[in-house]
Amino acid sequence: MVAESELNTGVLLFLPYRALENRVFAALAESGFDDFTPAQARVMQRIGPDGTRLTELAEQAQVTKQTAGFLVDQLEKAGYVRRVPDPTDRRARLVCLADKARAAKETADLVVAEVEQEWEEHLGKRRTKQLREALTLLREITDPWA
Amino acid sequence: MVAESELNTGVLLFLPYRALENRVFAALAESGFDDFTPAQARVMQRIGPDGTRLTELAEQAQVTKQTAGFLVDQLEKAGYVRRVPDPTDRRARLVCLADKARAAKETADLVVAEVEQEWEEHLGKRRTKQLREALTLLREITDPWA
DNA sequence: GACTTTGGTCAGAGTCACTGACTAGTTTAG
DNA sequence: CTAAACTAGTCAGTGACTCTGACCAAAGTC
Repeated sequence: MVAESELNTGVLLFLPYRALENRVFAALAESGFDDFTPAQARVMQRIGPDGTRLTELAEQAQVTKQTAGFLVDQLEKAGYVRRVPDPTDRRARLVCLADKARAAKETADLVVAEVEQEWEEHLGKRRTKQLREALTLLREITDPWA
Repeated sequence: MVAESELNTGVLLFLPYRALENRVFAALAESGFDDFTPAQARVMQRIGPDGTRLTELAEQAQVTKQTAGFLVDQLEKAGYVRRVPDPTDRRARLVCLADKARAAKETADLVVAEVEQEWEEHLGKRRTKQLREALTLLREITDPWA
């Protein structure tokens, strides 16, 4: 009914993003990682290798400190993260990934690679490269934490 | 800390999408359309010019009928949509856009065009074309309603 | 040492989304 | 043509997500 090219770029970006996310969650659930939610995952993704402060997670995930705290609480209960004192600031604590989270991340990374492979097969090598190039460039003006 | 190119394509897709969405919502709110939520907007977006059935909206927005019904209720109360009987099926009703929604859509479209213009300025004409081309192609394997 | 900023929590409320169970028209098989 | 199967939509209940506002404690500033 609507011509393909009429869709705005936002929708065009969102469609494959959601497809990828759905695939990853399905695979994770199949591997037994079914005890966390998308919202929790979005926070977990942002945790750096040396741990990250709650406030920083909140900013990057674009939620309030309270929300981030709530999600981290649940992740902690489920055994995906630990909170350790920040040696440089006694007010703060660092949220760190636990082994369980690293295992889940491995599974997720595998699926992402798989889907990216499928996309490349569909688009061809040249267009895939162009796509990533354009998106990376776009990040400069759309990602506050670039 | 992390090299740009290390980011997976999913994140790369999501970043500009969210940037665009944020811009649109900010502009809408500024124009007085601050009485609906992102979830409601996602449903409203899917309503066709001649109205669309609730069940169809639910499928396309990837939520249950109940959720879609809830969101449409709120949109109806806020005056964005009307429900009219479906002449071809007495069980069904068509959810139609009201004038208020059309006005909001106009504002939104303007902002989308503006942002797309900015993106094109940053990327250049060639890369923009390549981006849209790749995304449109990708839609074939990622959009169930393509 | 008082003042401001920053990291984080607690309490309460509203929104979003789901499952399950149900009513009421529509379509289909015998 | 009637019973069974399907489809459109609603109601009730629950859990998940997110927000605002108030607050405490440690750092940093003057």
